[in-house]
Amino acid sequence: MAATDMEEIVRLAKARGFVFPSAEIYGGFRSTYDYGPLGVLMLRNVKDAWWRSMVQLRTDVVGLDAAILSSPRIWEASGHLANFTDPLVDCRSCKERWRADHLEAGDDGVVHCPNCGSADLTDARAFNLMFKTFVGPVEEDGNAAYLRPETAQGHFVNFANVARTSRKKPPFGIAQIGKSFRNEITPGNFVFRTREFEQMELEFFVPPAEAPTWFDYWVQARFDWYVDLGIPRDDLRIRPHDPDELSHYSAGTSDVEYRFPWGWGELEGIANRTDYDLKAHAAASGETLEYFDQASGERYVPYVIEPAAGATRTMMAFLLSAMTEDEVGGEKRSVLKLHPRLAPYQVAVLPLSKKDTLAPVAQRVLSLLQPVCMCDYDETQSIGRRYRRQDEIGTPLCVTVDFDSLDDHAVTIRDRDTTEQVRVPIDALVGEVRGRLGL
RNA sequence: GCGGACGUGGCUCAGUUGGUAGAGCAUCACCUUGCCAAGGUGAGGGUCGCGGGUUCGAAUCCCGUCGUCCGCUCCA
Repeated sequence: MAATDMEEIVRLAKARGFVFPSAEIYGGFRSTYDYGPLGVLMLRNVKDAWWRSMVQLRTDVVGLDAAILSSPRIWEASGHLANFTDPLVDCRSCKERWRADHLEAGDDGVVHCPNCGSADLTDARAFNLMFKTFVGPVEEDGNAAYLRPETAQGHFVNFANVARTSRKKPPFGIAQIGKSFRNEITPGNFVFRTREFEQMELEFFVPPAEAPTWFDYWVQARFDWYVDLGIPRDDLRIRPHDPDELSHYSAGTSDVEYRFPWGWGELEGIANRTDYDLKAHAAASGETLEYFDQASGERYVPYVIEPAAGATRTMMAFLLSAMTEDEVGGEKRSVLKLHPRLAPYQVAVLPLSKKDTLAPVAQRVLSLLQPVCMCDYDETQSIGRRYRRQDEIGTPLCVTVDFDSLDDHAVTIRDRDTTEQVRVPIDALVGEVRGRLGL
């Protein structure tokens, strides 16, 4: 793990079409990235893997896709308009910048720079991290709107609608994947912190007394998810927040952190948001946001356990963990050892020769596999070079059609991790591929 | 936003005291009957981040701007 890993991943991302800096032909646009042909596949796979574990494999979670453009009343009620700001001061002497709310006055009653001790500080300037825009043709405050800085408020304002229509009872959750926007003062570290980013958030509503138990459950479940998809346990840790770093809505937060090349960084935060949000929206809207338990006759506002993950930085962590180099026959090769569920392509179909005689068979093999998984097709240059290309982008399996295939109706499956090859009848190919991918 | 370094074809770089851009790799085409990249021949691709200034003339000098990297801050 070194800075070179970071350079290497940025290079790979751009060279192979995972991630491009946005607006490159205009000199770039800071903090925005575009996901290319391979990146969009992998990012989708990350989100699908999350959705699968959160929604598909459970009966106590349902999905939601709420609007990005949202009413200011939501953010007034949630506290983001008031609290989602960082008041900052600059030291005119040593040029360091500090959060005003982290500085304390000294014995003389004056605030000094913690670095150089100077009292020559600028006034605190508030940065609201929300992007503001206007709905309709006229820019006036009466029609202000905000791009959501988190998807979560969509879960809360739809709580009653979802609970009624899905007939779910606490403990139950609402899952949502989507873009959020924060006007970060300093984006950076590639796609780790960008102003436009994608979140995967679960809001899990529970009886208040069960909140601590569910909090522990979700911290462990989320940690395991990353491990199951290939991140080494040693490169992950759970870090509970100190009380003084908690968000305005949180009664307790633990982060799942990954060992990035520059140090530990957050992939996901699991927060106990208590009944803060539902109560805030109930008070602001005048709606009742409670659950009435018929069995016990109790009426209560559920507590919320929120595992909130960043999709794009999670994709980056998977890429970093997957990058390896090994040797075959004394030749170095770089291999992206991605979990089959995350790899952009699961299979590459490679006719040994570009000769016309192989094309019909290769096409038939391709059309057998395309309904099963994402397939690449490549008939240019030497077979060895094509294997290396697929290794570099993490394709788990290559299926090679050769001249023997014309007679024995079989093809060769070559494994990314072992480079071993096995001969498989075309009739049995789909089953064999499914089995090997474990999908 | 502040301080420091940087910005030449997709990538890595060369470009002499300012005279109007080169190489390797990559890509594409054809050849190679070929199973773990870097054989042969040929081709495409750069108004030197962008804008302005100095100059007869700038990739080379000056200013601005955009972007990248490092530090301050960040909490998906």
